[in-house]
Amino acid sequence: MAKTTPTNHRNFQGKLRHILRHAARVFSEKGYEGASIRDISRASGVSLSGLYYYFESKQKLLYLIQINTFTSILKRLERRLVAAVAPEERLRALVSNHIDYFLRHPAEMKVLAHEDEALEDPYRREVAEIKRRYYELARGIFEALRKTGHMRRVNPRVAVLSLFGMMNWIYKWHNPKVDPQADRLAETMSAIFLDGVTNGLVTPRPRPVALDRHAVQEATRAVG
Amino acid sequence: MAKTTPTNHRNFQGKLRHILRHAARVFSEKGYEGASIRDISRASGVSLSGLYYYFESKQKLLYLIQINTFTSILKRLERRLVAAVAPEERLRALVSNHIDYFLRHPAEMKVLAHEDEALEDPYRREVAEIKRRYYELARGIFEALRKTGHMRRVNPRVAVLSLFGMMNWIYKWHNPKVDPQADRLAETMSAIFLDGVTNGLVTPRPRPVALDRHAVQEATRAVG
DNA sequence: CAGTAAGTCGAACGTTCGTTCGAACGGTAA
DNA sequence: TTACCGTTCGAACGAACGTTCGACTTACTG
Repeated sequence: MAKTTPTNHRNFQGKLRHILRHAARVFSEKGYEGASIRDISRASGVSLSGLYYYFESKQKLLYLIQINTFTSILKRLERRLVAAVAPEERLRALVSNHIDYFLRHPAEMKVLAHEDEALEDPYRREVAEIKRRYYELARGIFEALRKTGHMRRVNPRVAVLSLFGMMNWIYKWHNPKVDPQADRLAETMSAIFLDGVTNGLVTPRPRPVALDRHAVQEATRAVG
Repeated sequence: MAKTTPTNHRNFQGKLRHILRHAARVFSEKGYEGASIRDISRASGVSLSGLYYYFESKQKLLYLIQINTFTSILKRLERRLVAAVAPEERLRALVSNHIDYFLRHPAEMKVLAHEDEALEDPYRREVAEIKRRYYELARGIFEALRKTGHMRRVNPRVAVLSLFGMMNWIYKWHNPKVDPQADRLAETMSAIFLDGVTNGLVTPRPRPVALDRHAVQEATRAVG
């Protein structure tokens, strides 16, 4: 099947991937609206009009980057999850997979995290649908974890989206030169999410009356 | 001094605030690059050229929104913190203040969180400087909390930035109709950050042996 | 009253944008 | 050779962009 990374310019798919890689970098640096097709032409070495042989519009280009990235990360996760049974193990696998992918494909993941609203409605729904599946998967793992009986009462939607917040915010601050690599990062965030920083040593926990009253209502919204 | 909110169109500052409010909404909906001055003209009811009497460029407009919002949230926090002494109490105050402000000024906070890179370098540094102060404040509280001795060993930079990730991601998913309001949200996120979702009830730190090669190496290590 | 300053805006400026189009290329098959 | 097909690109299109400018109105001062 596919080789490691070196894109093969000889066939259509190979050159398209080459363009997608450079386009993702440009979008991640200047933002979708801030980047021009001319920027992408310059970065990829393909002429302005030549690009349109490989995609039909700027929107479609963004769509291709997002859908490819999202499909890829979700596929990897599902592969990883077949080996994990215990809910906590599965959650750690999700975090590890997400962060590992994030640091390995920073441009693509930044575009995915940052430019979700730039996509318009024929394409937007399709990406949102994968996002929903990803969220539901995480949510399922969380619910399973809860059923082990060792969990405080927490609004599950808020909890899962907070976890995604921790992970997806990484692109705003992570500096490979000073910050931990994927393994440690995943370890730390899993630890914070599962046990917190104080590890229940101190707080007699203030008793909110009904923390998850709103948990009943759902409505599947985006992950982000 | 200043009234509650109703902007006074009669003086310069009042009308500028009026414009800033509408501009923040437009930026939050279409993105900085995606929004045109004409959009802001339409939204605010001020003519295209009339806007330039109140700010000198689109960049400056973004700068004004960001600096005002950031200064405001930081000032509120400092006011709140004088009453809080214990590190945990101070951290809860920070989370509560941040989220409360977020939900009360969603457009401005989205612009602050989402459009930080759109600002260019005369202005950018100035906003970055306030951001740094805000981060240092949070970091200081975290270090104080650590000194109480009831904390697991966690990379403090990663921990604090994870907390900000949880909070700043809110604008991507929060729906006032189905999600908790500020109090509950702050309560939940503080709880997750401090004690985690499992509250240390279960884990003697289960070590899945062969999840994959990377995870195993980190084995029982808590995290640095 | 005339004179000044603050505020407002229509019309236009030069530039850049996404996209199109037709001509040209290289390789293969007859 | 001619014919074809996948690929490439220079040049141009109209539209939209941020910004400017000068004329105009309004409100206050003397």
